[in-house]
Amino acid sequence: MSRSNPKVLSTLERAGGFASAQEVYRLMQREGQSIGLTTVYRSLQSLVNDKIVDVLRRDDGEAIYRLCGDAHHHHLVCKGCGDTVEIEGGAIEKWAKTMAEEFGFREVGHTAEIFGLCQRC
Amino acid sequence: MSRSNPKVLSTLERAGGFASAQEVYRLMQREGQSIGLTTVYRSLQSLVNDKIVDVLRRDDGEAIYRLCGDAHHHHLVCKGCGDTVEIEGGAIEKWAKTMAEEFGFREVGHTAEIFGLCQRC
DNA sequence: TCACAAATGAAAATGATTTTCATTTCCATA
DNA sequence: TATGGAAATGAAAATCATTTTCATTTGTGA
Repeated sequence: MSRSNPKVLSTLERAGGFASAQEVYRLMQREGQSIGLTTVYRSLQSLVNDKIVDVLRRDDGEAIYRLCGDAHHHHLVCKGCGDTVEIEGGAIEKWAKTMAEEFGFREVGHTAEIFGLCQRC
Repeated sequence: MSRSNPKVLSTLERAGGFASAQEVYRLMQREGQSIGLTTVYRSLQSLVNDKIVDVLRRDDGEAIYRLCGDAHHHHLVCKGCGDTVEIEGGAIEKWAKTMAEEFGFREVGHTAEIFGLCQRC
C-alpha cells in the first residue's frame, strides 16, 4: 500500500480540481517536477480510497479525478469540456429515502450525476 | 462506413439488451457464430450512430451497449450482499431535466444509484 | 461475366492503466 | 551514528479494450 504523494493532490488542485492521471502527470512534467507516471496513478487511487477525490469517466473511457468538497452535492458534468457544476439534489434526497424505506434498506447513501453538453460545447 | 451486422444486434438482445463488445463477441463465439471482434465493434458503433443502442461506461471504463427503449431504471444495491433491486426514478427524471435546463445543458443523461443495507444484512 | 463498392477479419497499433521488481528514501531503534 | 526493515518510487513490461490497417471476400448492378 502507498500513501498519496502530496504534490499530486496540489497539482490536481491547480488543474482546477479536475483532470485525468495523464494530465496530472504531463502538468507536473511541464512544471519540472520529477515524478513517475506510476506514482501519479497510485497517488490518485489512494486519494480516491480516502474519499478525497472522486473518479468519473470521460466519454472516451479515460478516468478523470476530481476534488471533492465535503458538503453533499451532486454534479452536472459537460461531456464536451468536462466543466462541472455542483448542484443541490433536494428531490434526490427525498427519492432515495422513500425508495430505501419501501424496500427496507438501512444506512443508505446514493450517487447521482447528470451529464450533457454545456452551452459552449 | 459499414452497416451493422444483424447478428450483433440480435445477440445484444439475447444478452438482455445490455453487454460490452467483448461480451457480445464471446457470446457469439460460444454459440458457434463465426464473426470477428472488429466487426462486432464496428456493428455496435454503427448501432450507436443510428441511435438504436446507447453506450455507457462501466466503472472499470469498459463500454457497455444497451438497447434503447429498454425501460430506463435505477438501482438499489445492498452493500452487504450485493442484491440489487431495479427501481423507478420518476423524481430523478424530473430533477435531471430541471437542473439541465437551469444551466443550459443539452443532450442530457444521468446516473443514480442508491446503496445501503438490505433487511437481511 | 466483370468491375467495383461494401463488408470482413487477422494482425498490428494505440493508449490508458496495472503489475513487477529492483532501487531509494525514511525512520525507529540499538 | 549505524542498521534493518518498511514504505515509496519509477522504469519497463504486461494487460486489456479499442482502433486502425490492409488484404481478402462478398454482393450487386451493368
